[in-house]
Amino acid sequence: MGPTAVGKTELSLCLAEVLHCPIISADSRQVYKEMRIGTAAPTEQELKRVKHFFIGSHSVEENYSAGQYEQEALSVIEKLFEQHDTLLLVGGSMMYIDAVCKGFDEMPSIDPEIRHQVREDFKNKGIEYLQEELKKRDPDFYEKIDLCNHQRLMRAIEVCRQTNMPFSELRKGKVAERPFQIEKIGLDLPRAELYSRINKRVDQMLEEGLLEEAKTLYKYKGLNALNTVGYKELFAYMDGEYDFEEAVRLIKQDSRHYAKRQLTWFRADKDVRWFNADSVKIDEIIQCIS
RNA sequence: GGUGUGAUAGCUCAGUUGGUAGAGCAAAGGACUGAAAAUCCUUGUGUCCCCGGUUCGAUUCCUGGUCGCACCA
Repeated sequence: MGPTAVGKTELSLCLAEVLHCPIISADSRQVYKEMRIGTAAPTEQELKRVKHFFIGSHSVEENYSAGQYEQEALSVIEKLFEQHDTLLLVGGSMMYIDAVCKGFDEMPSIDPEIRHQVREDFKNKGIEYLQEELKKRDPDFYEKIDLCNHQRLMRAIEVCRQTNMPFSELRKGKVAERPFQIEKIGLDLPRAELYSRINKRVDQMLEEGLLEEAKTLYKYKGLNALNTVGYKELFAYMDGEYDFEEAVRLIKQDSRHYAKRQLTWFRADKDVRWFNADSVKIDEIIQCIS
């Protein structure tokens, strides 16, 4: 794991070749087959070097989620362990990594009608309405949650409405037992270096045709999959909200912010062993996992 | 060269009727259980351009300088 643009892909390919094992991607945007350039997905050539899972495996038109990923990834992993002693899980999507390593508590799937209604209530009645409802349905969670975060508020409420139970009763925070051992390897770089790599990679994406890719995906811009750094800024540019230069500046800035959030999340995980992405040797990592 | 005008946080600027200053953005830190590349929270000491002067006290007023901008030659 590691922040965006730190160099996970290249290192993971080398590792996989040495270990003779496939790679399971833990990337919430590289799963979409329509988004290749803006997500810095492994290229055709790279995919030939090592067998990958969850790269371009789904369409942006599906309503994919971390919960679904947990189920699918676990079943892929189980199959692969029949033939391999070691597998590599590689990615930067914090919750996808935790989905595999820690799992989610058992939650019912939400009736689309209920989900839709919660969002309508937020839109029409405002965040205060949701806050009041949560206070009644789940006073414990109401105390804990950041009440300004409408997304998490809506999630809690949709679960409450679906089950007629407090959300916090289902959300136990229990770490799942997995039938395999996990070693966590983190890659990092000094901040200035990381940011300059991010900036350079954005320029590179644009050279590779990110704008053209975004144009072909414009019709999907309302979908969650396209609410993504690198695309949302270009959609706004196409809508005339600002000029191209500004869009590029924002893509770089939003990517930096994203990297920062990733690091905040990863740092909190005390099981991660950290390495400098520039100077780490394959052997050092092999040692960690053997 | 002359006249006018400006110089305050990394950037753009506000402000102090004289008691050493605050917004936006940037940046930093944090939260996170099925949208997570999402969503949300917290954080503002800086030679107030420089040298003098007036004053108990100057970033604020005054003289001079430096640099920027505009206009005139």
